[in-house]
Amino acid sequence: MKLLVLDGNSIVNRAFYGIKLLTTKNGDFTNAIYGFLNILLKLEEICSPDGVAVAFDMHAPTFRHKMYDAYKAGRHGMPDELRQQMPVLKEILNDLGITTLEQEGWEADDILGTLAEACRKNGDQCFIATGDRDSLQLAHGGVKVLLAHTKMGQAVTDIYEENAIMAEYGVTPAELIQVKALQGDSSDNIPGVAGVGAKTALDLIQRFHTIDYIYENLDKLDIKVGVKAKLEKDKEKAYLSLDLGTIRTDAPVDLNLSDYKIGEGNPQRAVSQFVKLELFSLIPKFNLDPNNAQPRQEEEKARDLTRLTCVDADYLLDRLRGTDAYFYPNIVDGSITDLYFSFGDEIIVMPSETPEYSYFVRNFFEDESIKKYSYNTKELHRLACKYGVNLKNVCGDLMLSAYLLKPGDSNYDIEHLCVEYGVKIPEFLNTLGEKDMTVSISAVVRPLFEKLDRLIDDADESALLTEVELPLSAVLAKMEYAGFEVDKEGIEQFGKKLGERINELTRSIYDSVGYEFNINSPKQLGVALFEDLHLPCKKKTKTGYSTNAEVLEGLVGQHPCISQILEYRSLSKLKSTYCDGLLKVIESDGRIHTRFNQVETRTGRISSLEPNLQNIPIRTELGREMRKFFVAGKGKKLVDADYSQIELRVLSDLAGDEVMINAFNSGADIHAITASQVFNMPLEMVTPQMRSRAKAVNFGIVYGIGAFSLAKDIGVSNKEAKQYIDNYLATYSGVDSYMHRMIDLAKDKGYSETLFKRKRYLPELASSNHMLRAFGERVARNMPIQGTAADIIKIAMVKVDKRLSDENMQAHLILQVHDELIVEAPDDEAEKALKIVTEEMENACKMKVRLKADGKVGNTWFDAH
DNA sequence: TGATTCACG
DNA sequence: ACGTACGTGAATCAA
Repeated sequence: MKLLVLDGNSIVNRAFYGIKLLTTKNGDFTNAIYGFLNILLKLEEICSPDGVAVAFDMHAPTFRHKMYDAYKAGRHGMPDELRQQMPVLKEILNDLGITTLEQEGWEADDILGTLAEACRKNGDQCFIATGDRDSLQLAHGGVKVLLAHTKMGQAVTDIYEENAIMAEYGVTPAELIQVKALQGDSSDNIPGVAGVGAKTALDLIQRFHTIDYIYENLDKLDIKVGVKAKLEKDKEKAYLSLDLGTIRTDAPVDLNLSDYKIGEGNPQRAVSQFVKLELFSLIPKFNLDPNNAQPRQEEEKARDLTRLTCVDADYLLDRLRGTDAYFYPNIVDGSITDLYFSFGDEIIVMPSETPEYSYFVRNFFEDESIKKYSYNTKELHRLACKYGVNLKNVCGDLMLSAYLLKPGDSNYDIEHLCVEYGVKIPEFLNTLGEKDMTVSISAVVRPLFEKLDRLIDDADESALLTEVELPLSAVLAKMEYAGFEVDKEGIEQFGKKLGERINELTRSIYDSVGYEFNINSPKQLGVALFEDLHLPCKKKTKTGYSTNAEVLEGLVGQHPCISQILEYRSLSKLKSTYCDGLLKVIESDGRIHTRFNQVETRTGRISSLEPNLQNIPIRTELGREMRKFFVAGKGKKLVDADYSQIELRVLSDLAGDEVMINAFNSGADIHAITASQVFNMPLEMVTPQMRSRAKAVNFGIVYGIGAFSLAKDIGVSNKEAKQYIDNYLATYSGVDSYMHRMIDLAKDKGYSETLFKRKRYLPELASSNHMLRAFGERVARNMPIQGTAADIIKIAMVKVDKRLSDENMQAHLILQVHDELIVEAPDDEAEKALKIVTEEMENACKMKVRLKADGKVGNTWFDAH
């Protein structure tokens, strides 16, 4: 028998502090669990045990005060981020069939000692895994200690057996504790003998072996007079220390070692846990089956699938007419293929290869008598665009519901949803008698809806779902399908021009630095600037010197290469990301079809990817040139409208701050008014500098500002920045009290929410970590503002889309950039479209301030914005 | 894969 | 004592 026993608390601490804080997208911490299980796997590999036990302390150590890393770092108790992970880790261990041990009033190492002793007596082998050197005293006979520690930043495990300890210390493992009793250990609250240090203690025990022997023969022994006196004086402390430091071997634990063999556990639950914690890599490492996430009842037999390969489309349509259709669209390589309809136990497939597919899609999608409940409806709407039909009467989308319920999650796969919401995935067979996951998933669509709908209702988010997100998915699909026309030759020429200038810059940078290196490598650049050119380094990153634009700007003038590098940076960004990047994604129709992600951001904004059209340059003159290549199609115009100060307007409404509301309603320049109010002077006296500072404060307030960052941003002293903020909050006292209310509310409810009830959960607010909690508080202030603004423009998009189609216009939305909408319209519709867009944006919802949108018509994005 | 940098609102 | 404004996506380097 070979037994592996882990000191759970010690190892979990190693794991926690050794790995940076990992969380699921939802905010649950997982780093200690992840680290612990990886260490466990490694230990099993090292010693291939027949049985494993993990011992935990029952309470925070008190009497015999073990010091873990956390205490040594001056912190008290176990940090919350770790504490939360402990019960989950224990559950997972049990699910993996591994025995965990804890005993009221006993510490983990006593349990270790007891099991080690039992093994030794039986002649069995025992491996003790811990990070605590005290356990070395247990190495004896067949007992070996696997000591985890950190050597030069690397986690290493050393194996200690009796002989190795003798060789290293010159005493037996058991004698180590005698040494410590004399020497003491302040971090463990072991007093020892005052004035006796490591050297003396080791020497004494090497020669005389035990404290007992030393005290019994103190007179006769060859010990220096001074040391003798000290021993004499602290005799009581020496024995107390011996008692404190001795690991006990009589803990009340199961000594039948075969009981520690790894059991069956509950593999389904283990998989579910790993999925929930997003620790996917651990699933294969523990030889688990990833498809086995759900507890399956043994008696439940796999059901036969009614798979209609020769589908009679009319038959299926007949069955669907006038009903609620629950179906799942299988997506392969980003586009929809087969449709799986669930009728209770029966699943009917509409395969994409059948000739009737297109006939079916047209008739099914357009049939308003069928309520559609599905998954990822934006893709369905895009399919409809492809077939030139409308997908009508969409009543539910699992992905959107799941997003509203947990906007922080990274994965809304149906399998994940099943685990998350406790829905069992039944097993289905396809016509070949094989298990077919896609079919099983489609069977689960309806039960998931039943769960999610209820939760959406509880969260009061039904209106947001059905009046905003669901209709929006159709709008986004049409926008993706439409795409944005670009001037390919224009981009190519621009890129070429940039390339030439980049080459020039590269050469002169090499010249002025004195050698060639990779300017794109922050590491090499850092060495060049701060070591070879000896420029002063003010800021560092985790990995080395910081070389960002802010740092470089501080060095301008100190060396000719600096401004060249800055120019190089901005040009190569323009070329690689915007010229080369965009050229790669122009499709055969000469247009760029971005994809909008409706379920990504925690605040409710949409994001744009492949390519991202929401970050096309505008702030610099050269970058803005890019926008000249985003053009209207032939015979068309671009209509561009953007909200003026939407976030500040939202803030004034949410806070109900009369002063700010009046400022907006006066119609004047808000930053200037802010400046005059905060600096207490007439509007005409406000200088451009004052306005710009007020503007920075306005922005900062929305983000949950601190004086430090404001000071850095506008280049004033910390004290002055604080004064600005104080003045601001005194002027807009409604904003001040609103911000406090938001934090209290979020702490109370555990989430913050927008005007339209969109929620974001903030576990950070309960963290014991200062930084994390402060972050949570900033988010609690920012999310309702950014989120409400996001809700409003979404509503505007739905309304704009509806108006344009109700008026039978060709004009259609093609892009959204958070507070800006772009419509492509035939020349003769442009002015009308402009009116519609600005009108619908301004009237998207009723607020205490008027929403203002400014718009323009042009041939390119550059002109229209 | 993570870190750094930088483009946008 | 701590580190320092919210929300994204893409390119690049280094391990």
